[in-house]
Amino acid sequence: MGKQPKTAITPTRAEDYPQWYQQVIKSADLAEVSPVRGCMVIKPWGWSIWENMQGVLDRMFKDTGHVNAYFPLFIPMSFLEKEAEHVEGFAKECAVVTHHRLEPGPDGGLVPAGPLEEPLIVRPTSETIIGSMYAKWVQSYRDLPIKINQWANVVRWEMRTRMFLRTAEFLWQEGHTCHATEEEALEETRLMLDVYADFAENTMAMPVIKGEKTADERFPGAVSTLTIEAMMQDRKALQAGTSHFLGQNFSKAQDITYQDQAGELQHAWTTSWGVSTRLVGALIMTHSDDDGLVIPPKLAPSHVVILPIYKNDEQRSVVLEYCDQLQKQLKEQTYEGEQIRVIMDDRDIRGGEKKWYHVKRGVPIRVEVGPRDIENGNVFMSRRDTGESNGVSRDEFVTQVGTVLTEIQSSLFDQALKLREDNSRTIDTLDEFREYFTPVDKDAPEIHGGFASSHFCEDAPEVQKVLGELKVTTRCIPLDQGQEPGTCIFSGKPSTGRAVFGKSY
RNA sequence: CGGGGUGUAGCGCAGCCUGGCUAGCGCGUCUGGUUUGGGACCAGAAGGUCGCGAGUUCGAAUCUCGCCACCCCGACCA
Repeated sequence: MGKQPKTAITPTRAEDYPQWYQQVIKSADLAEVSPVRGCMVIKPWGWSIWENMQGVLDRMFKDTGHVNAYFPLFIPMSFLEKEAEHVEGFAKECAVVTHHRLEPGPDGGLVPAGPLEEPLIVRPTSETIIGSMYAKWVQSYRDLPIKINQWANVVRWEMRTRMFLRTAEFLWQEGHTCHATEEEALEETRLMLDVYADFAENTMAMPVIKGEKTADERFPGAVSTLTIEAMMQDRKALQAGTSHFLGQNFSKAQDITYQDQAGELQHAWTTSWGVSTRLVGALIMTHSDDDGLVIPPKLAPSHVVILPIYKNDEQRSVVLEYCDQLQKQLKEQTYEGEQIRVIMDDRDIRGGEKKWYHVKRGVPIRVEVGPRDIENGNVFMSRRDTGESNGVSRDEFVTQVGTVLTEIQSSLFDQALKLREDNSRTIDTLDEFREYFTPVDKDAPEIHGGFASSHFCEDAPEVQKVLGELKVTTRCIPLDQGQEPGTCIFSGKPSTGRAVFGKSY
């Protein structure tokens, strides 16, 4: 055996964060680039994480009174044109379908034929097509509210793509609701933000800041956009979910009207909210380490992997039998009200290789079982998050496995929260702000301060200038912290509150 | 779309500047053997349109031009 690398992933996070990210995805077999530019293939292990996310979110949506439905992939181009800001926001990145047939071309290939009368766009989001249906469905105040969610793919022709974080096609859910009053729609917007924050923190073990976007970061066509912002391990911010209060902008553009109790015709109030497969990227960048992926137990496709260890056929049958029993016992245990997910890896490959395979894929708990363990009634357990491993009695392990998973889940959250807290600062002078966001090392520009909480005023031109220079953006105006008046650090003008600033994805 | 980089075996890379015989290396794979609480060791083997297309040349992985893809930085965004 040659010299061992210290870490399973090269380069390490400190050496080259973007490369590390790519390597984690590859090593954990989450996804691959596809033959189609900007699009990715999500492989079974990665898909399974997304599936688990969907499962939890879907339950949460239903618990808050939403139902699922499905609307078309294609949207008539004219629909997009109805809401002015919406057009401006999305027109640049739309894929357009102009033909409905292919015919043999002169060079033996195929050429598009049968031009469409009206081009179709591939949905970049579905406000317009869903709104057009809502306009038909809504007549009376008795028809409201409508609270529909759809799980779908969308296409945004991005210039620059990154696995999971930004791909031309991505998967998401989009909730679209329609209400009789402004208050109710605002409440919905806020409620769904809470659902997202709850999901991020309690399921993904990823702490987030809930806040409102400034005007320039707002969803095209929205009156206000609420967001959850998370800090990745390179201290950059990632927008992890958004909830939009659309006011009457879309209902006016699309004529979604109802008769109120007085018989008056009113425009409805709408919201929309979504999270995407980007969350898988967020998960990777929040928890993974230099040995590969780390998955919080609540989302892990497998909670426990059993690795049988044996030397010969005689031991093999004994060990496999024992592991089989162990697996059955473990499956009788529960975690978060569900059966523990256990896999046994009895592939005929060497133990070390097998171990690292599962380390890189982020299985929360590994159990190695060999003849000696069996003799002593033990198992050898390792935790993926801390790397600690020790022999414990089989019975103890079986009864404690749920508890250990709970510990891992909360320890991952604590660790992520600590990273954010250690890299967040309240800043009250422009000099300190500049210093904070100027990279220590020009060749590793990702090493910078983190989050800054500072007073600012939205309309001052100085703000954009400084932010542009430093490549910093306003992440959000936090909702949960009390806002006190102060002085804008950029312009010196009076400010009504602080915003969180950071470099972002 | 602008700047930079990369593209050579499944993966990671060397070779390119200063063109030259059958294009190498590490890991992995296959076969045989030795091992066995651990990403093993020895021997042998398989595996390559050197991203694609033109050009220069007696000869191109190597030089020139064009194109494509990916990565990083920017503009834009979930």
